[in-house]
Amino acid sequence: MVSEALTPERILEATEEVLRRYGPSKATVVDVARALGVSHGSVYRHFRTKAALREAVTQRWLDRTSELLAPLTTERGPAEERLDRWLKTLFEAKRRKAGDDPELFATYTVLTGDMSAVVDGHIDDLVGQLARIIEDGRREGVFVSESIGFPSEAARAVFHATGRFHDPAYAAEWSRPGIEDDFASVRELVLRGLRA
Amino acid sequence: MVSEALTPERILEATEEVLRRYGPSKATVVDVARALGVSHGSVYRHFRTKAALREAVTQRWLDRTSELLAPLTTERGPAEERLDRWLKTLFEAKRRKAGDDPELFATYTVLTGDMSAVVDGHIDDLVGQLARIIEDGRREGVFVSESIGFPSEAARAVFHATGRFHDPAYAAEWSRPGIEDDFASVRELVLRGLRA
DNA sequence: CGGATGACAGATATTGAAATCTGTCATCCG
DNA sequence: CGGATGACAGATTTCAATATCTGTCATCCG
Repeated sequence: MVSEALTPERILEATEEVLRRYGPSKATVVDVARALGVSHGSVYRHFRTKAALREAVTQRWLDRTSELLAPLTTERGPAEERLDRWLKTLFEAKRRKAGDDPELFATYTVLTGDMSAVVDGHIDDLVGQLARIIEDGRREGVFVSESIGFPSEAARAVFHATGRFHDPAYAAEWSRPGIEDDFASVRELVLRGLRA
Repeated sequence: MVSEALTPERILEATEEVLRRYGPSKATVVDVARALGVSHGSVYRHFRTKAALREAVTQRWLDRTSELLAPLTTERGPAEERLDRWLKTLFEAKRRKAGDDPELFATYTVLTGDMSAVVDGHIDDLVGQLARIIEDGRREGVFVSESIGFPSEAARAVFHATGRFHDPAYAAEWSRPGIEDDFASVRELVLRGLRA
């Protein structure tokens, strides 16, 4: 055979490339097939619909962020510091994605807008990571244990309170001057709120 | 004369009505003039451009919220309680607007998207109100005075941390179950963060 | 036989000609 | 004379015809 076997992974790679080039409204399944040198029928063998293909490629994109952050939840060290670093790393990763490849970032922002289920799952992942760090902090005694419910509730609160610094809806603000100070203030406020 | 004199206020009233009916993309200056029974040239006597008309009507809409909240900043009583009430009142007002007249709310959400200057001014208004309450709290000794800078910085942090519960970008989430609990968690986190 | 193909029907998007809108201004009216 | 009008030019939007795309499936090929 002249090329590698047609796998879901290769299709997703090509899909991302086509999305980057044409954007979410003009990228078609035919384009993806053309990029791979196959007929569009072959793509439909691996993904039932165009929507399923888009979901898979979006999932993959979101998972890359989860995987980047996962190590920070199992590290040793003071929970407070790890939480702060987790938040900074998330913001830095998002901002880099938005800044380095604005077309692709805008594309995925549009795609996620049509996929609340995928996004909710991703948020659950991230909130779960936060909850683990907060739980460590409670065990260490540095984070409060009454007053704010389960770690998962506190984690949701932290995630929502810092939304401005990771939610794509705010991407335009991430390059404004003063955003670093704003982020530092919110982190300070949130960490103070968690402290015992 | 068969009708009242043509004033900016009457034009803004008609503009809002036309926006409600036709939405931001289809509402035209001609429609506004028609609603008032005048020629569109007369509208241009009071507003230099369509953009200026839209800015004015949006400003008016945002100001209604500022005016609703202003009384809470001058009331007497514990600052902590007033801050909590201010946040709840803001959320309740936004949610009511979004729920009672979704068309108009969606319309204004689109309009504000093209008017960062007007929006920034509105945010400055609201942050200023928050700063006044926080300053009262510091004077009372219930809010922390070091560690988070000026009241205006703390106020910005509080405003951003609660964005999910007043930013129109999140309007779709305001009717989800559990939003009340999420809001209560974030308020608790933020208030704990401010406490001395 | 398992996987790839491309013709096809119905749904969606593109295009360019016609209609409407924005903003100006000479003219009109009370 | 101050304010309202509507004709007008250029910009923008609409609409319907045309082209492309999605998803299926009978057929083909190694």
